[in-house]
Amino acid sequence: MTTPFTHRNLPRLLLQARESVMAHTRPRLREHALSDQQWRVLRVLGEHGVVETGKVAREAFILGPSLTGVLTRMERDGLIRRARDPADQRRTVVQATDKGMQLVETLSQTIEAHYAWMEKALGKESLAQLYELLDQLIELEQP
Amino acid sequence: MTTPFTHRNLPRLLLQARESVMAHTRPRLREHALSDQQWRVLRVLGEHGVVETGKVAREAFILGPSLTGVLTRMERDGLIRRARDPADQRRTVVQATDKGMQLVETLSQTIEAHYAWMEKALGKESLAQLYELLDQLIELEQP
DNA sequence: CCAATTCATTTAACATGTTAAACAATTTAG
DNA sequence: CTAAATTGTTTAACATGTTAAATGAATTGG
Repeated sequence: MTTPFTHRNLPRLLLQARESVMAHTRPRLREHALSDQQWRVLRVLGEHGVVETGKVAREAFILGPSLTGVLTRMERDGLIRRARDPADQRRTVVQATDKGMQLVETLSQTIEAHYAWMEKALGKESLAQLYELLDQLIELEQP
Repeated sequence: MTTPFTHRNLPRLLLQARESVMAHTRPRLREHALSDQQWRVLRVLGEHGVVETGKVAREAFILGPSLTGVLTRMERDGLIRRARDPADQRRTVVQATDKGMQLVETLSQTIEAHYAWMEKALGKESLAQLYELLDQLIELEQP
């Protein structure tokens, strides 16, 4: 039987590329006992301050039900605080604690250094081109 | 406080791009009650026939312990068969059943059509360039 | 004003991801 | 030839992903 696939495996390639990038960052996260997801949440909180969980979910690309557990553990570990939005009791708002903010400060420097290194290794233009192509791919209408 | 991030979020961008591609394929998989991972396994078996699980794990980009469960459920659902490698009793070899092969045939056509569509929408050269950039990113030595 | 919707989040149930440890079969060193 | 190390896979424990359903709060149509 002939192999029915004539193209590259794009989802796998994207997954592998992501792992390749994270292979650098992950050990730094683990040194501070952070999971990938916890770091994504902290990054959002570092950028936006007090955020409702719906926005955290969108920005950190985590589904609601997963986020519930992630936030529970982050609260347990003293990284964030949760509170009901007084204006709309359905909403929960989140913010980083001092401890959480500290980690954002520290780790963002490590990560920026990584980008600088990637720019040097890959070329600034290539990296920009990669961003551009990924944006295009994301914006494709589903047929 | 100033936002400490000056670059795009590459891991998130890659994750999002992957989701964007899978958004097209996933409904076709679900119609046949396949998870993403089960499809990755079937694809490997369609390409290589009888494969030891170590190779399945590498090719399908699934960690060993996850693969154990995935294969158990695929066997339960009649998609694959497992057997001990007689030459080396440590190894387990896997192959698709007729039912599994049937799915590979059917779904590979859907997926090839999707690639054809992406080539048209994005441009064949852009897609090739994306492959190239992802390959480069993957092959970067970790500093 | 209130019953019916809608909206934001959580719970539930199961599949997968992740790391460390266990286990069994094979290989290697002495 | 055998004790020790190595290899391939699984088990265990916990975190996350995924879909559907439940819960509780706000909005809306009559």
